[in-house]
Amino acid sequence: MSSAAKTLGLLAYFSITRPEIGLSQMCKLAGRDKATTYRHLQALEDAGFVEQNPTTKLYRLGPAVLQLAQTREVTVPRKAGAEHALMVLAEATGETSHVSVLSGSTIYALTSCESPKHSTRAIIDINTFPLHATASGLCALAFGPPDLIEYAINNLEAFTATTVQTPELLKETVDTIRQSGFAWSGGALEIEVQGLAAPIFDHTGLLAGSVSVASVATRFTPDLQEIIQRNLIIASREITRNWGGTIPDSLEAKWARSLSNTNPQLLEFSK
Amino acid sequence: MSSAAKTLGLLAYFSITRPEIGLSQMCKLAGRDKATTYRHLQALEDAGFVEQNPTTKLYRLGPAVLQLAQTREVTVPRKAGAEHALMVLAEATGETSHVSVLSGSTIYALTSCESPKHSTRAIIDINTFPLHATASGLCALAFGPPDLIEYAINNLEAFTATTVQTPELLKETVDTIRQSGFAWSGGALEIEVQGLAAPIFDHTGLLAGSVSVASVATRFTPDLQEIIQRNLIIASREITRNWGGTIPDSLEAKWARSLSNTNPQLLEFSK
DNA sequence: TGTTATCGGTTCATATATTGAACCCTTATT
DNA sequence: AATAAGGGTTCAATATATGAACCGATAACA
Repeated sequence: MSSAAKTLGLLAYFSITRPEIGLSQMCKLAGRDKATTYRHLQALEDAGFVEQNPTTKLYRLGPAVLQLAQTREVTVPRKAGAEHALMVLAEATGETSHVSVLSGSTIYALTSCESPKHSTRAIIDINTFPLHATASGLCALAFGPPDLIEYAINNLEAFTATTVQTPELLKETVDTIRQSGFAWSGGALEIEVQGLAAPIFDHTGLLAGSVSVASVATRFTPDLQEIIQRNLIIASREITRNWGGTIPDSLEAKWARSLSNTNPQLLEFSK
Repeated sequence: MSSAAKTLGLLAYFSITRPEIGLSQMCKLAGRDKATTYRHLQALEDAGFVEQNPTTKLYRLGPAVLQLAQTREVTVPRKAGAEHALMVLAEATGETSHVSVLSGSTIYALTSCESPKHSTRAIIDINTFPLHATASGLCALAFGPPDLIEYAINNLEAFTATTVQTPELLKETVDTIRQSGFAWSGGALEIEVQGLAAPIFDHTGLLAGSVSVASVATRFTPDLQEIIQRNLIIASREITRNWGGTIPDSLEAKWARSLSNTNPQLLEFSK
């Protein structure tokens, strides 16, 4: 592992629930020596990625990240192009909704929206979504680059008793998703949490990310599932358009087929 | 120089005007070997800080920076606390206004606001402000940590013919600023651009950043200067309050003295 | 008030990770 | 068909990262 990678890795320990970290705590978190960790933090500080709270000596994220984020969002305005659709999706389903982006072999959480409808909500407080254990991840496997599945097979971490554990079952699952046009994942990351996702495409015509809805097992009825699927289609279309892409006709056909047995004209109407 | 520092340094080459950079161009920009640069970019890509445009192979900033920025802004909500005051400042002066933050020995541009009043505007498209050649930088030297001036003296880069070049002149300039409560810099970074700045403080009681107005030489009359100064005071007070700090009484006194010869009651009124 | 533990920061010999010239492969240009 | 330019890779040479031990300050404690 390169020293640069280790240095960059330190940044991932900062979060909203843990916004400031001292040298000793960072050593424990990163599992590395104090001198090493100190030098890494120095490098980050020199570059403006962290700064020290002058009174407590604790480290926190620095101002440089704001500029990078600004540049990124101006260059690739993904977040802004997803927010409206995500709000509508959360509103229509009454469930927490997420948009994630695929970068390399990793699914990054981009933004999320909670619905106030229920007091029990599926809160996913992670930065990256495992490919094999989330609806968003499975969606990327089904509609994303073909080599992604190899990567996933080599990282089949077991989060719960129902997490997919064999390459065969993973491939089977992905095949089912390809046919239905929706990814489903139930209790594979956290027991009780049910996820449904649809792919998002950009101007390259390739998968750029996923939009998903996370619900809780106790209220995940067939009725709710259908509502979620219909609204995922709407959200996926809108975000895909905002990101400069188009939904492949073959996928639209799969969606139509998936929902045709219930109420086909609703689907057409929403197009 | 550590390899981590070199790696992090690559990120600074991305900007709104140069959002995507190929391997070769990055080598030229960074002045380093292709193999080295490639590995650095790989490390950044693994961490999600850059991603490759799949069609052109060009590198651009990745999604990880968005999450860091979100965490930073939740932790230290500087940007949100500056935006309103900045808009008012741009509106009142008819000039482009900036807020910058001091982190370590560097002044980072946080956010800016352009006024539509004039078609010629001072556009400052840089991420970090030189300490000795901008009003914001001089402001930090005058009201920030004492050791900053040593750092500035060792980095007296000459941008124009009028950039301060000697330690003596720099110290003299800083002294003047300390007495007036306002920093002024004319044509030191870019000829034609005139800047005026006031300090911002946070909850630690130390200087946290500067608020500044950039105008163009041709319309920088004494009248405009007074308008800018009055509105800088208002902006500095508001942002300082939002950042959890207070303006030192001694500074308020200096501001009052600086403007007393013209129209003292206006100052009191705006307090 | 003296003792101990914790924390941020520093040093230096050791050894490991970084470096860059040269190389390959593909694509675009002439 | 030859050439140039860009992305990506290899391997010996060596510059750079590492961590045990140490320092000084502060806070907890008896």
